[in-house]
Amino acid sequence: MSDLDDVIPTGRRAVTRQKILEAAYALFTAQSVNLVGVDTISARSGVAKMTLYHHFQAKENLVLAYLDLRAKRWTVGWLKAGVKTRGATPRARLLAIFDLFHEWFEDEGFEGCPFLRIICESEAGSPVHKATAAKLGQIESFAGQLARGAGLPDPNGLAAAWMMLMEGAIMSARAGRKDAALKAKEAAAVLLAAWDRKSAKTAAVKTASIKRGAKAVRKRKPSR
Amino acid sequence: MSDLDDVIPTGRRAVTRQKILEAAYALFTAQSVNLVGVDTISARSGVAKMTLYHHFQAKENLVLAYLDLRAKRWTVGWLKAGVKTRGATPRARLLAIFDLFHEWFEDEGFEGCPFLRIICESEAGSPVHKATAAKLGQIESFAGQLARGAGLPDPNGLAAAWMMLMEGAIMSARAGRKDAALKAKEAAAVLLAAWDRKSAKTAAVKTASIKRGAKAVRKRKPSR
DNA sequence: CGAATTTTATACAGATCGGTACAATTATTC
DNA sequence: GAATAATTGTACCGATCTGTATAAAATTCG
Repeated sequence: MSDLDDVIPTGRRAVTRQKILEAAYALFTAQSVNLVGVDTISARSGVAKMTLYHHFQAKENLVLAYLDLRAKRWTVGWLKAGVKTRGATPRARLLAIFDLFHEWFEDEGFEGCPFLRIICESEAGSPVHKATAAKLGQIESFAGQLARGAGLPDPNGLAAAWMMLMEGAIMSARAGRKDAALKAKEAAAVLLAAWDRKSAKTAAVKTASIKRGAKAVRKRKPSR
Repeated sequence: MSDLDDVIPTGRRAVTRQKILEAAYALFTAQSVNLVGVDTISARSGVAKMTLYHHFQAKENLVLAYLDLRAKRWTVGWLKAGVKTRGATPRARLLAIFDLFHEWFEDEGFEGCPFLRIICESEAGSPVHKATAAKLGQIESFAGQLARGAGLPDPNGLAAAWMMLMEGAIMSARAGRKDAALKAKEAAAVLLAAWDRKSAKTAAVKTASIKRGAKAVRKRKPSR
């Protein structure tokens, strides 16, 4: 037994920790992080509350561990893997994201995206907020890889747009639109077909014109 | 004095009610509805808590009143009005939405969109959730009017896509992307230019193919 | 077996939440 | 000025929250 025996967690301590994390995963995925109490996690996991605080010193650490697990299971194990089996080319895989979303939204247990929920309800500069933003960035990077693999111009720009369509589809679905993924895929298909006729230079010019226009017309600060 | 004298609120009661609502507006706009307590609203408004409960029997009613006021001020007084002054044609106005968003996101007090926050954190079938979804639908209808005014095909489809880009831009900005509105406008411009070459029939065909594809490849239910 | 580690139950601290009881005070209105 | 309506302060209820103190019980392992 070397000093690295904890890399493969088979001990009692690791099992207990996993039970806590599994309960937190189910609860945090279904409900708001702020609405799930530590006592609920303790009860659901069958692990005493004291033990829970022995493993995670504060609830925040449990949330951070949840974010890692969610990214591993959802982003990698579900989104990336699912897209790979549904599309042969990077282009097809970009569009297949919305097929996966459609099934996700139709799931009876769909309660929106935990990442977006946490982005909404956590304080702007907090560790949880930063960690969640990083998980979202990981998803956008994935879209960027596909765009680059498809040989598209300005792949980062397309990834940003794709990300917004994904986020918007999730929010619309959460707001009750059952066809959000279908509508998003339609728009995504149109956007993708047109993106080829877009050069990186065009993007820069457009950005500049936006900035000039915004500054020129500004009159007064409205109510936000 | 007729029995309709309360349509123009000048009485003491109406003034008090407005003070409460103004405090709630500022607080609910800046922070989460669940994190703002009734005591805080009472303190900020300078109105006793008992009086607050005389006007609004429960906090939920105050939230519902806030949603109406927010829609009146933000959707109508800021978004619709701002877009009108910045664009002469419906097409220009559609794109001008993202210019407004850019200024919004740059505002120091930007804390995301209250509508989206409430959609995230309220229960799916609750009155607050439904009312908020209706306010979002109002915004989408506005985009649909512009699309129809621009003579675009499938204006409702474009409105849905536009709404998702708007929602996604807000979420991305909240997650830290300062250029979210610029990236959204780039994508929106590309999408808009390509939307002309899209017929309503194409949309129906694409939707059907999505449904077939999703059902055919389905293997197992993943972790949501 | 015996010792170290881990988990357990209970009870509680301190804070915040939405909502209410009560009695007194203030302002309006005829 | 008197009757009515509206607002006030304070204290409280019961429930919830994160986190802890304590000491016993269960498990692992040399």
